[in-house]
Amino acid sequence: MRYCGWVVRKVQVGRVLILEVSTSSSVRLSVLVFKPERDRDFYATVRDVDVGTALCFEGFPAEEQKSKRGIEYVVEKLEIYAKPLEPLPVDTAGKTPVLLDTRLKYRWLLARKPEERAIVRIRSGIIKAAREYFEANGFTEIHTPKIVAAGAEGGATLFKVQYFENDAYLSQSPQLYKQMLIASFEKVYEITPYFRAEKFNTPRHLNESWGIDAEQGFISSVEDVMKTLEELVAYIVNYVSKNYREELEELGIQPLQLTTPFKRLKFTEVVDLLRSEGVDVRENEDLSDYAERKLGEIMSEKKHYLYFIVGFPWSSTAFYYMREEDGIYTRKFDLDFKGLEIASGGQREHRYEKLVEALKDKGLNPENYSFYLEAFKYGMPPHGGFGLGIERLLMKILNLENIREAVLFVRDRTRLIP
RNA sequence: GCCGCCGUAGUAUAGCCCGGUUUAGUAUGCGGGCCUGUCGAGCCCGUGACCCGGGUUCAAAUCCCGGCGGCGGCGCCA
Repeated sequence: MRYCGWVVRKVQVGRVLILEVSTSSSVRLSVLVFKPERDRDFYATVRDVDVGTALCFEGFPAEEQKSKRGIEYVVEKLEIYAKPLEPLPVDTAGKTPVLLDTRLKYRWLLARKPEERAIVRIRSGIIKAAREYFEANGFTEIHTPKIVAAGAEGGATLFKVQYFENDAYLSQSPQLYKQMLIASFEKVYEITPYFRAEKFNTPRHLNESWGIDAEQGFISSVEDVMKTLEELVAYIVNYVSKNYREELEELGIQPLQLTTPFKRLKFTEVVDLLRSEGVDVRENEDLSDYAERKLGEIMSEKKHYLYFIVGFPWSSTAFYYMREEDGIYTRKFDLDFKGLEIASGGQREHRYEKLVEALKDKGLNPENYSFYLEAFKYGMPPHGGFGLGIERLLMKILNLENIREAVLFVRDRTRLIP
């Protein structure tokens, strides 16, 4: 077996040389042990190898596994591919601390460390699990445009781009497009970037983030959509727990086993609950971050780590959510994970006239949405869907303190490089 | 948009409040030496830093102003 990777640590004790190599085949380090009498052929070469060297080796696991840091190999063949020109700017052996800022600058290099590598691999696992779930459940993967015309959704502010002679924007959500496709597909999903031009600087916001979006038609109620979302999230989390044990262990995370259904809370119940705890909540607005976190604490005490909040007031939602008969509440829901909103969705308004009315009610001009509205003229079934934030989900699964840790190359208020 | 805190070697930090006692300390890295497999190895020697500009002062890493950069809180947002 041939393994390739980078030397993250080199130790010499007496005449024994030890190289710890980070390979992409595992988050566990490979420990290469060289003794002068046994490894005459490579000994001189290895003595010359610096931390950071890219190499491949062939060998077999040693009988005596003395190392506590990885799997020991007896090397039979060694190929050196590249040596570092300078000492590495950050410690890939995990001994010297590194600040988040520096960590983000050198993420591509630090990913040689087991912990950083583990985060990247688990993120990859989330995507893999999501695809598996959707493909097994009759969803078709779609791709909608990321360069869009104005007025996609209201809400978050958009990044402007010059599109030849027209102004255009980076898509903040595939919302309108995935809905339009319910005119021809029963179930669709998309794994996509979201671009949001909000000037936030918080541990839970990014200006470029990724989402898992789904939309399904022919539903009988918003429950159908919530069921898809909870099954998806449970599938992802359980998949990661099962298939990424080493990675989770490396990060010191206890694998989580989720069962469905998740707890459902009505928005009005949440308001009452929080008020009884002395939290100031407005009944016609979305919950504040503080209120969300507080609710997370209350729910965690009852062992409900994931829970839905259903029935947000119309005054706090986007125009496309279906309103209840009372006109006050909607079929919009959020899915929170330990006090953080990781997904939101709901049943949409599929009736053309009602949708036009809703746009007007929100002070939007239906003419600007004619491309979207037209999709509701020719047999649009009742439908709903959701958007699930990948970084937020990853953050919560891994107990990351800052959402920036969940992305390799961060785009936030001030970071455009690397 | 409003507000707060921070900015010292490659990395991470002490010193800053109370200016001079600092050739700016420590750890780690890096270079060299020692050590019969270390595992945050150890021991010895060496290396290297006060974000930028202006001001106050006999004297500024330390105080003041501005800029740039980082982190966070509120708002907004997923």
